[in-house]
Amino acid sequence: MKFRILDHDTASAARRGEILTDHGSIQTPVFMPVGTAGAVKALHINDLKDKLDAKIMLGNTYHLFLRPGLDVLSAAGGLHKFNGWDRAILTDSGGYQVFSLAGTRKIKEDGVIFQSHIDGSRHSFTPENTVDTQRIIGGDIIMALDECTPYPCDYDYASKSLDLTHRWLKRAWHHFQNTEPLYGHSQSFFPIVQGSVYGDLRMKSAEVIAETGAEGNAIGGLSVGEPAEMMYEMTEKVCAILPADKPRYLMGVGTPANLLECIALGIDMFDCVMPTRNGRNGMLFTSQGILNMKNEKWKNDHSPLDPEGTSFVDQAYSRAFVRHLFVAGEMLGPMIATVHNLGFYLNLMKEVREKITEGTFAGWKNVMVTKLQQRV
RNA sequence: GGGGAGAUUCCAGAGCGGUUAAAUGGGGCAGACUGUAAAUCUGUUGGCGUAGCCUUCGGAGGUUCGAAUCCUCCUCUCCCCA
Repeated sequence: MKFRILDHDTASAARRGEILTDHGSIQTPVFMPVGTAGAVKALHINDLKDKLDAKIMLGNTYHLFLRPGLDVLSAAGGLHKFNGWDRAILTDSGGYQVFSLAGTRKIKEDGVIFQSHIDGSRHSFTPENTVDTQRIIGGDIIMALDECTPYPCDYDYASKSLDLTHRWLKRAWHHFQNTEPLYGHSQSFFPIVQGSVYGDLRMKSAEVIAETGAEGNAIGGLSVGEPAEMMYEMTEKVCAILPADKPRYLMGVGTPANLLECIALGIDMFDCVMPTRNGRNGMLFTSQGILNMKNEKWKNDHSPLDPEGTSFVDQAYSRAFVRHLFVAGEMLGPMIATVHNLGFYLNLMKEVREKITEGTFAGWKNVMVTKLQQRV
């Protein structure tokens, strides 16, 4: 993987860059659609590629490990061959599941013992075996196993958890450097900053992560329920320490406004289930703001889904029709919403890149943040 | 023509003397969702001046301190036999 910065914004820490992987180049800032189980829900892989022109998608180690399992992925020759996506893939380590499946897991020094949400079977994730698993899945970028702490989280717990995440990182990094990719393309390893909402812990973590010398760095444990201002504050502190010549990836963020604010702080990469999940549940992010497609007010609104939208569904379908699909429980509704929302996010990132190159990003961002948060 | 069953809040359908503005499901309306246990979950759904009051369980009477619940008649549905 190679990263180079092409332009800097004049009035913020935003930058435009390019990541080169063996599965193509990625313009940053980038939003990466989440395809947990190897597929973006309600979306064809071909639409993700040809219609939306996404350059990278996510997969999840925990989910793919449980289903279809490593034997199948290995026999397929990795996830790229298995799902037919020939562009870049980033896999999460399962660290988020340490957080989201809190009821069915146990954290130990060695790693995490999980109970499968599918059949209750017990499995153990360690810093080492999650690297191995991600070698088998074959993502272009793979993540360190971390503990994503909840919010709120007391200082003592956050501090101890952070130390564990750092010890895990040391082991994972060592293992990563002593193992090889399996399918002929290179893989990059990203460590993850933790530290909850405590500035000193975040800064300490950022230093540890920066020292690792990985090709890119991630920030985790944010957007788990804390106020947005707190998230921005932590992001800003961390970005000041993480190396400027490497991509910074803010995990699990966020709303369109979140993205713009964090880009201004120096973030290059994002992923989030929001455009896909909320889309399936009827929430559309549009150039006019946020709208709930299920609301009665769209019943007879026969205007385009998003008059300023750039994806193919935006002019092709009316709000009235899409509302009808949601109300009737037709699966085409979630499918259209998914295309629209991802199209909106991806196009927003394209605009961001143009504004950074023009040097007008910061001012434009402030106008957009207000606009995009409005309820339509 | 004979015999039987039943009419409940938008719908279906409980309730069978007070704890019932009335279970439950559906539908409607609204909300939530941030490294996906999610095509999911939650709230709400007679009216109003909402710690209270008013109107409501086919219609009209009646019994009772009190009726969606018991009695009488009426109207209308459905099923079986001829």
